[in-house]
Amino acid sequence: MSRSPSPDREPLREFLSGDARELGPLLLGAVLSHDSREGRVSVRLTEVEAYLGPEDSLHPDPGSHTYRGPTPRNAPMFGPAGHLYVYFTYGMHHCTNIVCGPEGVASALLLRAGEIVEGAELARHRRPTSKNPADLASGPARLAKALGLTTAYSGRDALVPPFGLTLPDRPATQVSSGPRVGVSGAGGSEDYAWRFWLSGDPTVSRYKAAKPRPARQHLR
DNA sequence: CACGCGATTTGCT
DNA sequence: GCAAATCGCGTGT
Repeated sequence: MSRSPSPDREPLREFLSGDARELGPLLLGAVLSHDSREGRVSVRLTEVEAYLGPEDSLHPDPGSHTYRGPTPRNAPMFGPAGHLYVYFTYGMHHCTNIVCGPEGVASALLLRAGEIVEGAELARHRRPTSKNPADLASGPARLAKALGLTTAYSGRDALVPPFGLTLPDRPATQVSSGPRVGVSGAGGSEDYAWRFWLSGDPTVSRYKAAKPRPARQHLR
């Protein structure tokens, strides 16, 4: 019997078991793939946003879905790193997270934008309203749509087929950071500059990208 | 059990 | 520049 070679994913999973705020910049440039019956779409991540759980009392995160503890919906965020947390919002949109932190700790990165590097045709089919290729995944709900992700995939392991995650050869050097988008209250303030994006990348979501500032300016 | 709102996108003004 | 579309979840009665 031929045994299909399966890559050792545990080093990557352990890497992802770190703090989402530190992993955010390091995941920029990583490629997430999803194979479906329709074909394969791969996205190179250009914008992510960190969310924490109730464990971190130093940084209460009322903007996080896990702020009030585990629920059936947010359960994957408390699970092992490298899994997906997909949620439904505004009655019509899906958004995708990659779970970070050790099991039991609700840390995750919301995938806010990316560049389609494989399966652009299928991505266009899933997002017919997008005319510009750079807009295929320039927003969290757009990215989820382009990858064909719904809540049905929440909790699935992003490191195992039909998914796949590959880190960039080298960490990105030109990274910007800023306040999170759509989060009200303290969690959205300047003190929580947990949104990271590749500086000047055309696929970064338009919403607040107009006023980019170097990550440096946020370090006191 | 009823109510209010959101980690958004799109299209029209 | 702004409002509509639409429903699961958390909160409060």
